[in-house]
Amino acid sequence: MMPQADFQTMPGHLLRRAQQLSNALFAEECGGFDLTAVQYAALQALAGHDGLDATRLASLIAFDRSTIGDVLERLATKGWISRLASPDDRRVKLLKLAPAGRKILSAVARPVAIVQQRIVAPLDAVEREQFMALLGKIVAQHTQPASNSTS
Amino acid sequence: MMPQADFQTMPGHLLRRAQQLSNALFAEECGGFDLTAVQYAALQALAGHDGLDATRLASLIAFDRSTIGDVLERLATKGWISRLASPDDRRVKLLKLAPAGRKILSAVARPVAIVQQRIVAPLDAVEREQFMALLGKIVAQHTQPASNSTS
DNA sequence: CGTTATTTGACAGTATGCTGAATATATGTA
DNA sequence: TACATATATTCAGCATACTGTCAAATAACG
Repeated sequence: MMPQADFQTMPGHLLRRAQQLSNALFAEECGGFDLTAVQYAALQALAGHDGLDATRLASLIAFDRSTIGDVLERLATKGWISRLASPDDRRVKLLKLAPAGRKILSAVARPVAIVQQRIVAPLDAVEREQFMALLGKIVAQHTQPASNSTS
Repeated sequence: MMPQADFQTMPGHLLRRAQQLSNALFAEECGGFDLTAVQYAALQALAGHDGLDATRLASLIAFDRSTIGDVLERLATKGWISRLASPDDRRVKLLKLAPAGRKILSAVARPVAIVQQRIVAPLDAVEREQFMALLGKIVAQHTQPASNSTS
């Protein structure tokens, strides 16, 4: 008896819920800028690495390569980035943050910070520290599967 | 200097990555069953609440009301659930887990459990306990915003 | 130099996830 | 009963996500 498959307490379900909440908070705080969390990540990454190509940008922020194309398309349509063919390698298109994109980034800096605070607001300072460390550890370990001998 | 907007350590980004990893692990362990994590959640919920309607199912597993329709459509196509018009209220369609759906659920029980283990595998027993408690607290608090006076 | 392998971006197909509108049905009230 | 309101489902539209495929360009190799 008793369905031990209580998915309400499963890591997978809770992570999906947490991400859902995170996106909702982002939309609530930054929705007025016509900007999604994904688009913000792309812009922010470009701000620090101007002249990146799509493939490298994707791996930098852990985006699917097929997905990044559509995201960049929308960013380009809004005039926030520019895509110029590279003179060295005619396959790649170098991405650059446009002035409008830079403006948006600074405009949403505070709202984005608020979102991050609100996500972990249910936790006190100590818990927050713990949670971020553990979450970071999970992501890091799965990203760099250095010692995967047993599996 | 130093771009404090290091989104690699932001809760939002890490949660997105964690969910991404969770889904990838689910696909790796259960992909052979032609079943997604979302579809599993729906089936599992129906297993415990046979005769539920779509709206209540959605709120039970925190799905968007519009999204659940497509999911149920695919589950019905695969013959895993049945949708019968309610005699009491002709607007609602009562959902029932079909025998094939029940079979799938038991077939993926072990793979799903493995996925849950693998997600938090980078943590030791103590950390795992902490992490799940904190994650659960975040989700619970945001779900039931009882005392939101300060924000 | 030429064949092969790899890389890059584009595209098709499928599956969430959300907003908002449309439709049908119920319910409560005047 | 007539009307306003509330609810259940569906649908259109947009934005991720991922798999697989393709063509063009480049790199690697013999």
